[in-house]
Amino acid sequence: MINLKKISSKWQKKWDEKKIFKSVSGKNNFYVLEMFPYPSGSGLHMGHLRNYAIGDAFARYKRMKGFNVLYPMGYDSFGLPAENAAIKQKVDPRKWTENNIKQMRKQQKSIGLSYDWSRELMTHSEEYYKWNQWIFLKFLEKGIAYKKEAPVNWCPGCKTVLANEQVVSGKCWRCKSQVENKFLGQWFFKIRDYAEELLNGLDGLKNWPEKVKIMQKNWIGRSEGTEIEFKIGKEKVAIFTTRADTLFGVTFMVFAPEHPLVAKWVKGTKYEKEFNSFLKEVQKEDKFERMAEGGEKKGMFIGKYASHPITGEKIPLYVGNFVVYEYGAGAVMAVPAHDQRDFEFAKRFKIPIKVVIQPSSYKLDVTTMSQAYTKDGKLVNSPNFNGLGNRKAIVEIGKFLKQKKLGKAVVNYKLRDWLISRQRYWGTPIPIVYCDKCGMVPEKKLPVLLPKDVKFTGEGNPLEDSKSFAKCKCPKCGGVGRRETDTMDTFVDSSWYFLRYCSASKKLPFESDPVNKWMPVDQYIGGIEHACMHLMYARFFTKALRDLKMVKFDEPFARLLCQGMVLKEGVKMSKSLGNVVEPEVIMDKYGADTARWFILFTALPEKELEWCEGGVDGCFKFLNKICSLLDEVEYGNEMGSKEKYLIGKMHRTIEKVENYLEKFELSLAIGAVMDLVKHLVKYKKGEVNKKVFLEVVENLALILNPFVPHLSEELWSVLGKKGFTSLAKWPKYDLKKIDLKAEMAEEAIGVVMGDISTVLELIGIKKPSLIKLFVADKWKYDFITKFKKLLAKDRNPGMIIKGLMVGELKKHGKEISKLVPYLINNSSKLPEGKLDQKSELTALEENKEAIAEEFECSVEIIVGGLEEKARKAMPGKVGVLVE
RNA sequence: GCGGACGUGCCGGAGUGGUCAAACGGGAUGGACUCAAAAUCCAUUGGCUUAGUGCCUACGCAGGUUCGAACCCUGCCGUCCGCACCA
Repeated sequence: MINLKKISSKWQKKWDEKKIFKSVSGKNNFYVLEMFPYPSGSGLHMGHLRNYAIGDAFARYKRMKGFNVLYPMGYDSFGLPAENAAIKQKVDPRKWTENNIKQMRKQQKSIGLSYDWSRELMTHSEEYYKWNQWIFLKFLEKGIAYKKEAPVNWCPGCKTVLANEQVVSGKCWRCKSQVENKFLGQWFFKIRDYAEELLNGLDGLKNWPEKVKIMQKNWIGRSEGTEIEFKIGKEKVAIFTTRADTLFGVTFMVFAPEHPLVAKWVKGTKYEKEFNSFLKEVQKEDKFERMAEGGEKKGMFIGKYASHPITGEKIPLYVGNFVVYEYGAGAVMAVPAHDQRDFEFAKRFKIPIKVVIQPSSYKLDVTTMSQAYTKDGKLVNSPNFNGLGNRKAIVEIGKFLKQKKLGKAVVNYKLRDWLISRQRYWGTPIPIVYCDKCGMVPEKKLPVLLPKDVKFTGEGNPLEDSKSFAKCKCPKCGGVGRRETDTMDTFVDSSWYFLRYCSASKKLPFESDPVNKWMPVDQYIGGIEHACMHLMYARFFTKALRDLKMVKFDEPFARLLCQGMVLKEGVKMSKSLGNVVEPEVIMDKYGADTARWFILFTALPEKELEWCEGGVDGCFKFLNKICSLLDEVEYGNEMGSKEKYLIGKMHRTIEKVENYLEKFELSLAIGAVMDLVKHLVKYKKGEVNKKVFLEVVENLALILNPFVPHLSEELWSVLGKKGFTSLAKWPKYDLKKIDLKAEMAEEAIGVVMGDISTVLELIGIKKPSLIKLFVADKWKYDFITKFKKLLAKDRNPGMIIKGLMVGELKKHGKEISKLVPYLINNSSKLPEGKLDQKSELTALEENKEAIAEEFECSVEIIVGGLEEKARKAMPGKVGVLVE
């Protein structure tokens, strides 16, 4: 009896000693990667365990399949929690982080994951973040990185700015504080320049979940429209609209309060005071409330007018809380009759409403309208365009504007540039020096190290107070310089770490050659929460690095799997809810294999996993059955149908497990293994054919490796085998070794297709006592539904039921099965012309005698159906059988 | 508002046109073993039942397509998730 709990550390040690998972680039490269973890203080949680169990199973399977697998692990170790710990617990963030990593690594090792630990990386190490800085400077050179004053999301909890992607429902994605608006000088990456490519690239990602692609698509938010120039005094403002057809309905314009032109215009006017308090109010308003649809429309007139580009009419200018500064021009032309927001705004400020689109079924009346009309219709009140369908009008008006040089067709994106500066300590310093003489100078001497003379007070950025850091020499003139104190968003670190695993160069972030050999990642696994963050950034980085000629591919991750959450009683396991089950507790109680087995078996990887202690216990019991498989066996040499059946079962199981693994249906793969074990246990109860039994157990040991590697190795060694199953070849299945007759005898039902002679040959029956011919009859289809029951009835030895599903075949336009040609060849009494169900039935009836004579048995004709499914299960075979 | 996913037995969950009263697992009940329990094994686990290779009702609800639907289509209800005043 194998002791499940005791074998884990034994094999982990052996794997470690022999360094069997060290990967070297060669032929058949295959890169399996899980999203690397943040080393938090609470260590590994169930989500991690699930993530790694899935990835490891796949990596192990691919390795056994003969692939040269790269399967590394590392730590995303820069980030706020470390700094917060430093503030709260007065610990050095580096120490705190490194302790956590130590802890986490230990936990990971105890699961028996087959990582190549020699490639481990930590993003907070100098040799890693040096290259963040190096890439930053390359981006700066290329114009991908830039600094600008911008309204930003400020998280008062984290005391730093956030990227758009990190604001969830108006709150900080990490600490859930309400995000505030601020206007600050910040560093950005021009991800927007790649918007079109990021969008189009999604189509090529055939093996990504649709859901993630849709989320990214929505996030990029491409929309086609028209840019229209409005003259405002001496200025020209080109606004963006998707509804150029409503141009003649414009009765006012609304600017975002942050728009710099607005401040300029109101300066020194009677509107200045009111505007300033309005701006303050809007900025204080929390972003989510401000943006939410149906939110209160606030605004004010700013005493300026624009002139309509075509009619020259005077158009009053307003500022409004609903206009987003960063999108389009930060200003809109307002058409209250045909836009709900504009309508509400116009009602509130008593601005005229002008209908320019009329629906066909009724007539819009400004005095009675209670909401904007946003559907299709024909243009009215639009000189030269009246009567035109509005969709056509968009094109026509666009053409007209272009001709007059007043506008053009443009494409707009919701995606904003990626704000990467963070006003915090525990991140990669941005390698820039400000000098009064030279301005902004890149620091070429890398790395710019994080200083140690800092205090964590929780107030402000510690880097600003560091004497050794903030003050420095200008790299250009040698004069006094000021160092940039912003650090980089940690998502910069994770945007290229998968490249560094391929080649941890000392001269470059990575060497192109090995990277091009391993990349793209063949299988990436992680949570869906990164759909619009990490996964978008990494795609952007890859494209940017490609443009820097550092890599030769466009997409970093060929195939993506987003694993589902781990739930307890229907809700996500989380500390705040107190429903956390610690992986370590489970590992201690049952051992690593049980934990892995349970987590892989209970739900398909993409689905949510409901944690249930009873289920874990069940898995433990089941694995123990495997453990005692080799105990007290009574060996003999019998070679009957049971033995043949078992061999067949084994081949079928290997085939199934392989197919399921390829499709990532791990729970079904385990189900198939369990089925085999069940048969083995059953078989073992009688006298056992040693050769057959051991062959099956050997193969079982091999196919267990991806799921329960320790048990797999142990079983292998108990069998007296040499080497590791982890390095062994995946067994080859051979469906020819399946003895159909034995299978039918053991399972009572099998499925065979062919003409009658073929069927007889396949099942090894020379003289059947009865042949039943199945015909689906349109006029007697109630029989069809009882097909299964008929089957169950006819379990008499030597009897064949041949099925034929006429309706199905007819639908697919196929010829009417092999049975009919057989009959045609053997009958002179067949009807002329086309065969339909009815004539087939007649034909069968007429040929009943002939068949009976040929096979020397009685023949019955049954009206019933036949399963397409059966054909799928055993391609090229259909029919049915019996004991 | 827009977009997406899902709704199957006591529970977790397979199945996505015909071997379906529904894989696999958990739980429950009965039985075997035992002084007893754990473990293990066997049986039962939609209803009715003259117990039969029997009948009826079931895969959120209501329709439709089909010889045939848990599976395809339409509408509705419910749950969950993502985006959200994007002009």
